[in-house]
Amino acid sequence: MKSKKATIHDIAKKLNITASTVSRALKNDPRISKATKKAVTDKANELDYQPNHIASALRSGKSQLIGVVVPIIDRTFFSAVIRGIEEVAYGLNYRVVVSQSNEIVKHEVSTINALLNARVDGIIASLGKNTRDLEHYQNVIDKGVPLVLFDRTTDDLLTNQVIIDDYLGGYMATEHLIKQGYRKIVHFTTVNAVNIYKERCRGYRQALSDYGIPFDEDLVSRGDMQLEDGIQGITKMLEQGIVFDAIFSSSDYAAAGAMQVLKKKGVRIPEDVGVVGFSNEQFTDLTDPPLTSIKQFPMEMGHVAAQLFFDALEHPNKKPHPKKTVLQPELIVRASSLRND
Amino acid sequence: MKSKKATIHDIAKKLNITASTVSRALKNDPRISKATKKAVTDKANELDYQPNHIASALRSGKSQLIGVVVPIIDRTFFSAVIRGIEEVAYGLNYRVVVSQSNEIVKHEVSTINALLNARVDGIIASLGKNTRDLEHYQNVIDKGVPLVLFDRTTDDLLTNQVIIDDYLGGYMATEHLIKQGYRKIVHFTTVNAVNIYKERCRGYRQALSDYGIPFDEDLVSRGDMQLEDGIQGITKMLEQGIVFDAIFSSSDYAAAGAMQVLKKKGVRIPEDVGVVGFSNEQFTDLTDPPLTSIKQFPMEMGHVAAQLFFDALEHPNKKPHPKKTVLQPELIVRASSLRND
DNA sequence: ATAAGTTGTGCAATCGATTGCATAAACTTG
DNA sequence: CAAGTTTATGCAATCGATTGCACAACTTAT
Repeated sequence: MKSKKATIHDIAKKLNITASTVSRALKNDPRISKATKKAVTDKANELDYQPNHIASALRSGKSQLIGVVVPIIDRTFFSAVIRGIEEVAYGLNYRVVVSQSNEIVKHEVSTINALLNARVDGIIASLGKNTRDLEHYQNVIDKGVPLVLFDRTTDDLLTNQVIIDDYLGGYMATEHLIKQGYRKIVHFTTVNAVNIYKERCRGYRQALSDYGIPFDEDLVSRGDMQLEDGIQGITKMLEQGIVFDAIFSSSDYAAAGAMQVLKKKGVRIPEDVGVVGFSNEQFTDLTDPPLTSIKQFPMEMGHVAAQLFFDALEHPNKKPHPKKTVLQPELIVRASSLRND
Repeated sequence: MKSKKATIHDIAKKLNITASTVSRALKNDPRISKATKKAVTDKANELDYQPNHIASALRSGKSQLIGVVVPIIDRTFFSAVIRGIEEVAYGLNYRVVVSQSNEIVKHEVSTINALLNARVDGIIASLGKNTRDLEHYQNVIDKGVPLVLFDRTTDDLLTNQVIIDDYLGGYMATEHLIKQGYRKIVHFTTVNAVNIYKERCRGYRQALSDYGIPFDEDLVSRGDMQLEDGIQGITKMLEQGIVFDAIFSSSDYAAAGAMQVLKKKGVRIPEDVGVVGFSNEQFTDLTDPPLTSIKQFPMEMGHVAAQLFFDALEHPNKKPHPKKTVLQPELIVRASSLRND
């Protein structure tokens, strides 16, 4: 069973024609006669011919690979985006190579370089939390390799982007709480200045302002957005005696952490405190009470990112205004913020 | 800024030597003099030479790619395994191509073929739920491409495997419930005959037997192990008036679903009913009460899988007894099963 | 019937790195 | 010092597909 793989030369030999003709026949080149094409494809099937992508990659300079770089793979959000990218890519006979930076800048740099090295045809990436220096991405652009950024992006690179309207998400979350009658709304956000969190915060402030509620810096807690940060953030507020009646957390994890603390203290959710998270993680259905959150449509984001990538691939040297696609988030109301007043 | 990439020929030309010498110098071939090696590496740095993997893949027949096939990427378990594989692979200068079958047999088949087609050096895979026919995997083996199966495996293929001791996991979970004083233990398992669920069930039955508790088929609920299946499974039992005081679910999701129903009915957890899940998903900390579960060490599983892969790579034609590595799971006790009696 | 165009294939170079074999130069050794 | 070794490098083919150019065989137009 270990027959060598058939090549176009094998096909050519059997048919007494040359490899070039076979190659053209398989690519449906108009210069080849119908009869020859049929003979070639028949013989190809007979020999179970599988084109060697590596050879054609070498010759054509195209690897049919897209490199995808994400901070971390085991978040519903990122893996769903990847799935979205894959769906589009596979349909166009491209493969996807996924790498994680694990939020470590050094990894991000080396992984980007490794991908360039592997001659991927382009890169789709989301920035790490701590990424300040963008040289490695600039390098990608300079080499003429198509680059698409999604979600955690930056405007400091002239390249295509897909983002969620995080501002709107923050606004919707906050407005929802206000309409439910909450007034003193805590906000969990990050210490670092990642675009998405800044935008969510901006939405929060705008909603407050629109409803005539003064912004209070004391109500803002800054952390790393993990479960633990939510626990500590809310604990500190309680200790400091800060009065609040709701939480809008830019992360579902931190929101869940805060809920745990509050419940342990006997604070009722949503009666005493309403809670809204962000991202609509899988577990938002499973907390008690279920957590209201902002849904982001990550699959669609993947689709769009891949689409932008293929667009860029088709117009290599043409670098007009990079496109920025903004997707709309959606508020998913669950019990954690539903006060029956 | 768009200078062509340097090749070994460029280096050779500049140094008045041939490409073969450059190639050997870079690979640290002992036949090349130290002086030449230094000159070559210096010049390589100067020109920012990056080896073209595609060219060497073509020549050597090695793509430096590992294909990984998983049923679904956005499960903590699978993404952690992938991360484990990546860690090992990257250290050895291999890249990982991840594909999802989405539990669809047709996708699994086509993705396997696509990977073979892309000339990956080997495949690491976990079977889809509904995969019965193993021809596509047999095909991989027949072509002499190293294959490692993990978690959802089969003994019908002569190839390396890494699995968790699911039997032990099932046993530990059940024994724990028994020791907490629960006697009538419901078990959630699958309809299909995937190895891991069968083993967990076997552990469940053995533990019952060891503690002198008769096995009762009425207490077994078979479904697809999603949240919804847990909801329906337990609802049906309640309707049928089946008496139980604990649940061991082979899936955290189904366990969470059951908890939701029980709480809504006013059943107290863990006082009235104890619950144990399986997989230690991220959300197990977040349910109310937190869910006791079986931890699987997926990163380590990834490490081992990659290790087995590289072993197989080094001994190509040598096919002795395929190795089967079994990892130990761990019981993580949380409030859902802690009855203070 | 001859010039001009069309059609279908073949030839050979190319992508970049690798490698078996050959060979020149330098070095040993009896 | 001749013969054998070792050392360092070059030559040229190879991996498999692609592609610009050439060209033979026909067809059409004048």
